[in-house]
Amino acid sequence: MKGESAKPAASVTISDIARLAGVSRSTVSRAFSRPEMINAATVARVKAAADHLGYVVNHAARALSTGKFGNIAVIVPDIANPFFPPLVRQVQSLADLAGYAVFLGDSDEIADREASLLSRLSVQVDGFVLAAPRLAEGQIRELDKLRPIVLVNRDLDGLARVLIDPSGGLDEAVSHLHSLGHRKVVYLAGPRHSWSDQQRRKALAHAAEQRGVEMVTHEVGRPSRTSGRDAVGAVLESGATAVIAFDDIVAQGVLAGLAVRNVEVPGTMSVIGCDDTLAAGTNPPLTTISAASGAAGAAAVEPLLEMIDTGADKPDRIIIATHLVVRETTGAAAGRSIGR
Amino acid sequence: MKGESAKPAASVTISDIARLAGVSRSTVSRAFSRPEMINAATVARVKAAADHLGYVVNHAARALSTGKFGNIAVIVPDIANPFFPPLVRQVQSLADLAGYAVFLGDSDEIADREASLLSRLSVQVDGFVLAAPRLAEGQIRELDKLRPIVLVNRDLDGLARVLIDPSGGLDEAVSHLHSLGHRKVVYLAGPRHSWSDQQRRKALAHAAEQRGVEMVTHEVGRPSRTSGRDAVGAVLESGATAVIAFDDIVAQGVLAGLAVRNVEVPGTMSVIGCDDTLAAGTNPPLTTISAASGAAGAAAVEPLLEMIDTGADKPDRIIIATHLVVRETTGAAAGRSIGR
DNA sequence: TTGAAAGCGCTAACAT
DNA sequence: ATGTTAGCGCTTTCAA
Repeated sequence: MKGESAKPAASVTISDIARLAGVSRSTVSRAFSRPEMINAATVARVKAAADHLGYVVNHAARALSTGKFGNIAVIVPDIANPFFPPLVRQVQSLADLAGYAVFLGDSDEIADREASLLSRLSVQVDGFVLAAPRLAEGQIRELDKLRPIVLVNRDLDGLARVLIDPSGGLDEAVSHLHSLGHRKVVYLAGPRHSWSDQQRRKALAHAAEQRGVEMVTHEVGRPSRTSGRDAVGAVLESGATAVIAFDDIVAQGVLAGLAVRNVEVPGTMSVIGCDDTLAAGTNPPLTTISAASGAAGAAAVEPLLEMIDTGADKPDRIIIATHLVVRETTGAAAGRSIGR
Repeated sequence: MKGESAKPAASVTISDIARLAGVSRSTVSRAFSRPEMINAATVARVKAAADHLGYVVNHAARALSTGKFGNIAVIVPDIANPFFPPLVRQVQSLADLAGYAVFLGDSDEIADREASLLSRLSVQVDGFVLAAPRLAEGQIRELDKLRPIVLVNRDLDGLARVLIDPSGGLDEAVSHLHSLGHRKVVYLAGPRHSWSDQQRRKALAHAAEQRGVEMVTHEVGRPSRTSGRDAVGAVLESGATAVIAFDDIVAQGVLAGLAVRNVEVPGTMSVIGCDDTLAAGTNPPLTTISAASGAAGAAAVEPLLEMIDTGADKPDRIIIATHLVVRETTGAAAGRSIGR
């Protein structure tokens, strides 16, 4: 099968089409943007001429007169963090469907780089998806005056934002553990300043109280496999029979640390991660809380395009629910018999 | 510390600066693009006015008169494939340094989507990085006439391309295995049409012959954890004592399958992956061939920007070497004693 | 060294 | 329903 598909066209302009079709440039322009204003036959002729020539609209030029660029940007702190690619992928995919192209900005976790990306991009995009922005609140609000933005996992009053709510999944996790006989579990907490971590602490505290399990939290600092592994000592000493980690990477570290010490999972210790970024790629396959970062991306792009296209109001908060994904790192509490 | 940093500016134009600085628009324009043509004092005054106002050049407008957009695009088949994020990250980072913004296109592995992304973007970028393009050769060559492009892991004569050469790493792998006493190893091959797989088969055949080890290859089809796990039966039956997998994901599947059957790694079976996409995130940590996808990204951007900025000639082929990263899945061949 | 004017490709009043 | 004109923000001859 050869290429019926769109061929990367040379610089064909509206004028070229106009000449070929024997109409004025405005007619050509309208044939694309508001065909219903134009005689159907003319439209047909124009379109024919256009794809005969291999015309591709020059968005940059169009932007100059309309102020609309047909581009959006998605900014992430670190595209190499497995949480973000699914998000970016969804954003790009949906944007593409709607005819938008997408800029990617990677701030490398540093606020100033984020700021400069934003300012550089603000002149060629119609809107932003800001995923877990590191920027100061003031600067974000500043940008918001300029262009529609939707935040992901950052909760700023009055701005459009999609928030992944861990409480559903975490509650299921605690309840799951409880039903397996666990009565003391440790939470390996992430960075205090992180919105996600705060949410998780809160949700966990609440769930633990509800279910009657004792929850002790231990901070690992910057989440990483290493910090997870290093926390194993503390976990073991705590006397807990299960651990819930800030994210899957940390959980993976815990798994590794446990393996080294020959403590069996889930035989002796149960472990649960967060974010479901590793799929079944751990050994044993990790029970985790779905993060749905892809869903968050989709949920962000949709209202963004609405705001851009129709000037729709910002939605308030869009909440993405989570749930527990049970795989193989959770089992009956060690040293207990559970009735069946 | 408050925000000295670039603030996302409103739509300040050159005219605004001209007015404030009491000069003409052309002077302002020149003060940026060719300061040496202009009185130093004037330049200073203009720049002062500019960042007082928070000016940000409008690349779209500039593009209209210069034909240069200040943007590049990087196209990948699947951003969620862990091979690509480091590549994209490097591209974005280096481009940013050079003042370029970057579009991301995800073709979802389908050639036609790739084509439409390319045509959509060709009107607002100065060049392309095409990572592992799925597109037909003809269409790529077509695009190449239009805009500078550099290919990654696709070997088209006469085009700029950076190729990751697996032979170094693979040779080390075979030699490593040989020295551990292995004499028969199976290669779990990926898709036949994949350039990478072809390279790997060739390199492996050569290395095996050199070192005197018997190499049998078994195709797993679409590389995935599942296909890796499913291949374990064949591996075990082959009588080989080691396996080299097409990529880390497949290797991870093998590890999982082996664990299920209680065959010890590396005690009974050694396994080696390719690409180093999982870091130490397997259990046990996987011995693998470095992929350096980040390096490939960097190696691609640099000549691309050269070609764009200075009209430099396309470099021929840029080869990225690989090497073996020994972790914990390789050990002495089962059932043999090796002299020390 | 600086300014005036034209034009990049497109759209949007304003005619007709 | 279609054409004319002006102008988006910038760079770039061409003059001064």
